[in-house]
Amino acid sequence: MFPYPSGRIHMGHVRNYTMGDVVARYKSSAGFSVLHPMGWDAFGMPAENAAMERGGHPKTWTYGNIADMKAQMKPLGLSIDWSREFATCDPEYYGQQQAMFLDMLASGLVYRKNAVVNWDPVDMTVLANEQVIDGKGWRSGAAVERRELTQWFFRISDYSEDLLDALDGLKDWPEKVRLMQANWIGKSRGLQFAFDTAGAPEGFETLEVYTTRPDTLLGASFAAISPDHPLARALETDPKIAAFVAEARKGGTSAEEIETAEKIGFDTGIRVKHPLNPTWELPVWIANFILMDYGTGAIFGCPAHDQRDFDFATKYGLAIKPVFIPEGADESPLTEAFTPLKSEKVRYIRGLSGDRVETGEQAVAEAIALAEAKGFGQGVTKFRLRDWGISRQRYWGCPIPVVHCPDCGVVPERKENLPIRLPDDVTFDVPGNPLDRHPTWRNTTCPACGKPARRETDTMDTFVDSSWYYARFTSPHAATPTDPAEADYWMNVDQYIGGIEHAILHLLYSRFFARAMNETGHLPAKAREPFNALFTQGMVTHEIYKTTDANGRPVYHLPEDVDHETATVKATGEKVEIIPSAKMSKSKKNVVDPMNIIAAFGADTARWFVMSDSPPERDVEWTSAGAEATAKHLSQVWRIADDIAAGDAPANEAEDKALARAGARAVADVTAGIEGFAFNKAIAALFAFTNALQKSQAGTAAKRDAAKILAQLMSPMTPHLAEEIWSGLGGQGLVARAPWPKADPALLVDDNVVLPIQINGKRRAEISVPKDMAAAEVEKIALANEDVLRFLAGQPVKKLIVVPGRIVNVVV
RNA sequence: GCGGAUGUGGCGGAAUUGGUAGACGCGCAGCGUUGAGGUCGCUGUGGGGUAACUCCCGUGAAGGUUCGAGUCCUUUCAUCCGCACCA
Repeated sequence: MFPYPSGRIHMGHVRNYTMGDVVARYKSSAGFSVLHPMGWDAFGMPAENAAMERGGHPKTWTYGNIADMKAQMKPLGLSIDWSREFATCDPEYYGQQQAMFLDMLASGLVYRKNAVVNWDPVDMTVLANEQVIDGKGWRSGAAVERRELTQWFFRISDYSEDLLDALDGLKDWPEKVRLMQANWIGKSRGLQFAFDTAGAPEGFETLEVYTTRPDTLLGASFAAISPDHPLARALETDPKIAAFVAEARKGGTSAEEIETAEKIGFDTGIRVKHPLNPTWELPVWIANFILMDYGTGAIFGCPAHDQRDFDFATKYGLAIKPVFIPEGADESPLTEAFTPLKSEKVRYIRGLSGDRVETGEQAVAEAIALAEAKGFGQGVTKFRLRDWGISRQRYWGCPIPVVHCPDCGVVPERKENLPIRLPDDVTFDVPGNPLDRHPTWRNTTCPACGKPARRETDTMDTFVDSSWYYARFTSPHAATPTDPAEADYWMNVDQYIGGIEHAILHLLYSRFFARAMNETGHLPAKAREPFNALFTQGMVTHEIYKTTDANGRPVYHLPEDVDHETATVKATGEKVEIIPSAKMSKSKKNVVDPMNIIAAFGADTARWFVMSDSPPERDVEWTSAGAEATAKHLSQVWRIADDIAAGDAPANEAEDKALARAGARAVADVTAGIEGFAFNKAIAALFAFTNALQKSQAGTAAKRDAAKILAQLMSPMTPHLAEEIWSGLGGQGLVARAPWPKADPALLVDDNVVLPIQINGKRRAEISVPKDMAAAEVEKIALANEDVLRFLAGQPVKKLIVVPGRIVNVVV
């Protein structure tokens, strides 16, 4: 586990860590060596924000938070190996990260290029996407601009094909995560070709465009380039174009913002010649919705079959000519773009191969073949995945270990100088990167020529920190990034548990990093794909209690401040509006502090509750009623065990056997539940077993055995209670060390099964038959059944379906 | 805008993956225990109908495939999450 040290644990943590702990304890009982560590993803903006808002140093804030959170985790009873604990802001850790950066630089996995950032012109600082709200800086309120900076990049896009293909091998990853990653990598087959231009500045005689829909080439009505396209730059000498480009660069860099912003364009006056008909000229526009990072930063617009192009063409009065129409329809004016799936058959009326009905896929392949035959373009495979920009203009991160020398240029630091430590004497009273304005830190000497030089003042994206921590856990204090023998012994991660929010970025970056670490000698080849099994857990949610103040603004109330019987605020008696459950968040005050739950009910109640009811991949709703019910159940278990410990009932053969069967069933169901990450089902099985035990008339000896099995089966979820019960019943040693129970298969099978009998698909009767009775025999009994005869009322049976051990269906 | 998911009683959810819909828990109701309340124990609890009966309806909505659909297919509605500088 590798949380961000915010300072307080919340129910989401409790649920996440309990899941990990249940698996760790179960696997350990089942005889495995388990590495179950905890560390801290400790760099990042919140520490700097805290320093800006409340003073103090990010380091003090972060290590203080780590100590607080650790203290809150301890009472949860997690079986964590704290000897492996580390934080990414420990120089020992980030120094090794710098060493890897240098190895990756030497292997050509790192390079520099320009990239666009959110720039706040008032605070003179780079903003994260989350700091851009409605296109404005969150502190200054100034309109944000897109601006270019030289930044460091990892060549993750070189691995696009590998990262995509290897997804197929990740059998124990959720299908949806693999699909999301595949879409993110975004492999596409398309046509790249060059338009000949007319009226363009020197050096722009052609304009390269990339399209995944070359079949719509005859529906082209314009060409468009990104405001960041070199041609747009070249045209900025025209003040009107410069003004437009400045306008188009307004707003943030996030895909959502770019794609939902109002589409604006500017006709450059330049024309391009259609590759299939040089006399047909298309205007070249600069448009704000074209991304420089994808394809060539230039497109041809086919408004009939792309909604963005359609909106753009409608706004600027450009032609909208359909290339294909639905099969069996006639051409008619479009009110929106017609964009069927490429696998769907449509009728091409302006296709490159004449009038015919075919799928988009076929037409695209033909178009590429045609372009290649005519020599104006070639088929190209492109990926949506961009290289990973890691430069951050911030203090609280891992310094990038390079030096800028006036003579030698960009020079890597020497490994013996690592770690390049962050200076402690920094202030946050002025915007911008404290490293950049530090009086001395950036002054150094060039590792190559020894002359004065200056340090890189950018730090690394915190995603870098979290891309290899799992490897570091195998040897947390090694003098190299990893210890090969330890990495080889422990890797891969058998079970990774995280939130679905990590489905794409973190997990993709980690997969890339493991490959890069393998290539630089820090991980064995088997760990190139580092996580064997992935589980994405849901959130913990809670109802929201809202009132409205005199100005009509919402006021939120903590659950403990609300009287739930009357739905009023305890202090004022005001009626609250109850808003359905949502993710627990401080701003909505729908939070339950795990510390309060532990104080009121104990850690086992918190652990049991977050594992019960909801399947772990789904959200779980925290309710006070549920927490109380859990506490009641656990004390009932305690009472039952206590009674049994004091009992002396004689053996009762039938009852003893029935209880043993219930125990075997519970062992099988709980084991299957934990193995299958269905903790809610494991808990349901434990409820059922507890009820059976409570009602059982078995002798004390049999009950004692059953209660010990109950303690063992509960121990991964409620370790404290389980130990108490175990020792009260005379169990040897710790229940945590006892080997996991096995179910006797003979006790799991019932001799008789109840078969429902359907008549025309509706259940009308049931019969009890021996488990392996032959189908012909079952048929006879079924057809002789009174209820069946009554319903058949003499009608002839048309068909009889017998599914052995399941169901009988009589069709009349 | 693009991508991913979810939808079953009053509530959280289960359904061996196409074979008895509602396991288990909460809540609610009745009874018992108690001076009373709580705890605890027992019983009941999808909706409708009926004196009663496996009588009818029912898994967001509409259609379809099948002996049989919560599960598969098509269309549709609603809600939630991610979108590359939050972690």
